[in-house]
Amino acid sequence: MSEDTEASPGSATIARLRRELARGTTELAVLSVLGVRRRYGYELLKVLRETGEGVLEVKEGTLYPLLHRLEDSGHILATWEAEGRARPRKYYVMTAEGRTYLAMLRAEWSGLVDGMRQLLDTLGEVRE
Amino acid sequence: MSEDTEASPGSATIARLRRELARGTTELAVLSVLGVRRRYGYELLKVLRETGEGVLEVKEGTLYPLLHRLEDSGHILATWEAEGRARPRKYYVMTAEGRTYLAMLRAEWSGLVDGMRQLLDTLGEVRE
DNA sequence: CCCGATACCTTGCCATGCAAAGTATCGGGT
DNA sequence: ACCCGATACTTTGCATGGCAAGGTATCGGG
Repeated sequence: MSEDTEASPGSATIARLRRELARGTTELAVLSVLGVRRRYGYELLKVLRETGEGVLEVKEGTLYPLLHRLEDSGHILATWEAEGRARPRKYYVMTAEGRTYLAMLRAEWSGLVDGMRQLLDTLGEVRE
Repeated sequence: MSEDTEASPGSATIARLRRELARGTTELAVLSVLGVRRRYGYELLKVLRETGEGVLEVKEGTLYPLLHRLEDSGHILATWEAEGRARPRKYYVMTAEGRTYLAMLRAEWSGLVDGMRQLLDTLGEVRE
């Protein structure tokens, strides 16, 4: 866990780099997971961290506000549930609008990926 | 005074969606193009719009500040050139640091793409 | 003479990510 | 008994990039 402090100012520390690249991606990831079945926040946190080879290091400060936004916009629905005597959990399920939105997100994502691949491939050939 | 204002609250207008997803991507695209050979700003604008099936709708207000940032951080170098009597152009070339940085960016990007694919594929199987 | 294309620049707002810090409970180790 | 880490959710405040919008300036056509 020895994380050096990377003093140099211009250094993006990779972290910023990754952050900016992955921007917006979390929303797609969360909705995709919820698309399969309902989950509660903390569970999502773990699922997302374990899947995709840890590329998506979702933070609490990112996930919870995101869930609230998705709820406000009607893409997901929340319900508190207290199973047994454990900490009450807030379960989220997708709405019909959420599924439509997810489909759009997926389309946008694959479009972006394709576009970038074309761009990078074309440049790789260095033709012209 | 047009009162359209897109009343519906949740409507992301696709544009915002695309914007957030593509965040950070522009930097990779720009550096990739400059990695092949030098270009001037306005030229980059056109190249980026024509390549990748127009997925990357780079705006002036995005490109120019980005170029300045990349210059400030030493990833690219700028030189004004007045060919003939035309508008003077600001040409950009990559530096050694820029190439190293580009390699990192490329790695991050493909890592993200792979991770997302795995995540989406896994969910597609709905196993468990 | 006006307009569109070329070519560059800047201000100001918006949205997201997240470090950090807070609340509260449960179970295990010492 | 007590502390600590894990569970579970929340919030404030800063940083950053995208970009609409508005500028400057020149050149060539209609």
